[in-house]
Amino acid sequence: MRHTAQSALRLFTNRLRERSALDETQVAAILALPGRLHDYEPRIDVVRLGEKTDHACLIVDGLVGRFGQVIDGRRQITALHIPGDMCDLHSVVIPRVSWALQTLSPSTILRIPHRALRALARQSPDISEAFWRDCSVDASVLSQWVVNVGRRDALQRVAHMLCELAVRMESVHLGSRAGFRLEATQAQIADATGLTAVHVNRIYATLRGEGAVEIKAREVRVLDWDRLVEIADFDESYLHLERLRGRDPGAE
Amino acid sequence: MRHTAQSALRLFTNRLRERSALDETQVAAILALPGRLHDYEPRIDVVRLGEKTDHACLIVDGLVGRFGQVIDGRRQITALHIPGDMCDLHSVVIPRVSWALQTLSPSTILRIPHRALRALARQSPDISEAFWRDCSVDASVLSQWVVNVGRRDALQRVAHMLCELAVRMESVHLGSRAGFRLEATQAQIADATGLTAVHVNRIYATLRGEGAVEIKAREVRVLDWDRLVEIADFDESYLHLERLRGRDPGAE
DNA sequence: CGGGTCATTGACGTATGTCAAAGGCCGTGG
DNA sequence: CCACGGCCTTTGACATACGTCAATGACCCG
Repeated sequence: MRHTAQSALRLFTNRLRERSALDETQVAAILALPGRLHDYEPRIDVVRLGEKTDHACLIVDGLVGRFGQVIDGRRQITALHIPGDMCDLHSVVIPRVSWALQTLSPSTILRIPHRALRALARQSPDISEAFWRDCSVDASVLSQWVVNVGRRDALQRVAHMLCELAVRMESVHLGSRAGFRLEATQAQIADATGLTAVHVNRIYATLRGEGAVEIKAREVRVLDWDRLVEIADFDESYLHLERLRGRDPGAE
Repeated sequence: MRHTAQSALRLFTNRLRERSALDETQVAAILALPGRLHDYEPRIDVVRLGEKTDHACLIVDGLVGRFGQVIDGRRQITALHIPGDMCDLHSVVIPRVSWALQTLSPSTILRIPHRALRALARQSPDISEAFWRDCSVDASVLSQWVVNVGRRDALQRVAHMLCELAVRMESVHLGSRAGFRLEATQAQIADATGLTAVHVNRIYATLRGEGAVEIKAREVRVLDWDRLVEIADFDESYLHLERLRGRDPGAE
């Protein structure tokens, strides 16, 4: 799909409105944000480690990872970002970053100047709160990742990652919990789960053996969602995706 | 030290002003927040898992952990909070929490109604931004924990945790990187690092053997900070504690 | 003095890592 | 259209860091 800056921003307003009540004017203000679209090959650093940025990255298409650094060259992915995610919205308030952003698959990204985002936040308390909430959801996911990597065994970890991605992909209508495209190699899943590529491969085999999922090429097919959830000990509430019903979530 | 609500809030404004420029009026507005002080024994749930809260918790004294849940009873601490931390400030925008808050040592906490915090944020863009930034720093620490637990071995993990706590305790003038009180048992450090109590014990022994630290009773004495940092592969930039010098950090 | 929590230590088990080789898949260029 | 090279996946044999279990000792408080 060919994107314009505006259609890209629409993905972002959709994401925000999953959790925050925004009216027409506010949505329009966000859609009017300036930004430039960029296409990237896989394995390109979009933001380099330790850089000071002056723009935020809205993922429009593809899969992007946030990488932490360890001295000996091993890498840890601390977040996976799918279309609709403004993956470094927090850099608006902390411009010097302590991570790197790298494309995992061919991706297109809309770069939006901090200045514009910040101005918008300062001018509307509702938008400001929506941004704050979006960053807090990101943190909630990070907490869950700490639990995942810290206290679950390899099988649970990988299953949990698949569950999370399924639900998130479903929420942006790129597949469903019955199946979705997974543009990540086994080595990349390993970097996200704190495992090795070899072990991820064996876990995939186990999951197939359980009859829970089929993973072929870049496609995940979930054969038994309940089983997968059970294996993963997955509880999606941390994603905070319950649909708003016109109520004000801050006051919920 | 006996605290009043106001002296407790002073800890929080100090913390905010480490990273955000706030003027006198704004500080005064925060100091005027309502709130009630509570004392807790160790191992008390201050906020229960899955609860919907209507207040945020400012740690005034003691040590508090944020716990993630795993089905089989094993626990993972996803964040450690020291005095000055408003450990669930993000609950203002996400009131239904997906974690539990438990005291690790005798603690005193100021409970502040969401309503008041939210009103303040909506009325001042600077304060709103300071809150947003504070939550983003929290997320930055979480990222680092994912890296720690995902890609560092036990020795590095524990050393990293000690480095982080040393720097944070120093930043609130409760000790320094030469030594500080550590009100956590080995089992609790294990829950924070994704290890077992037995193994933490052995790692403590190794660190002592390296001549890097002495850990006695509830007291950590750092004998060789550079060595500890080297072992841990520690880079404190993720804590975002560089002092402001009157400049606006958003525009840095 | 006695009971509880915490720290320490040893013997042993195991999940996961490491190393290495082979096979599948796919795009590129001859 | 085939051959080649590159990346990814798969598999096996083996190594090891960390977990588990269990016992003992230290410390603290009632």
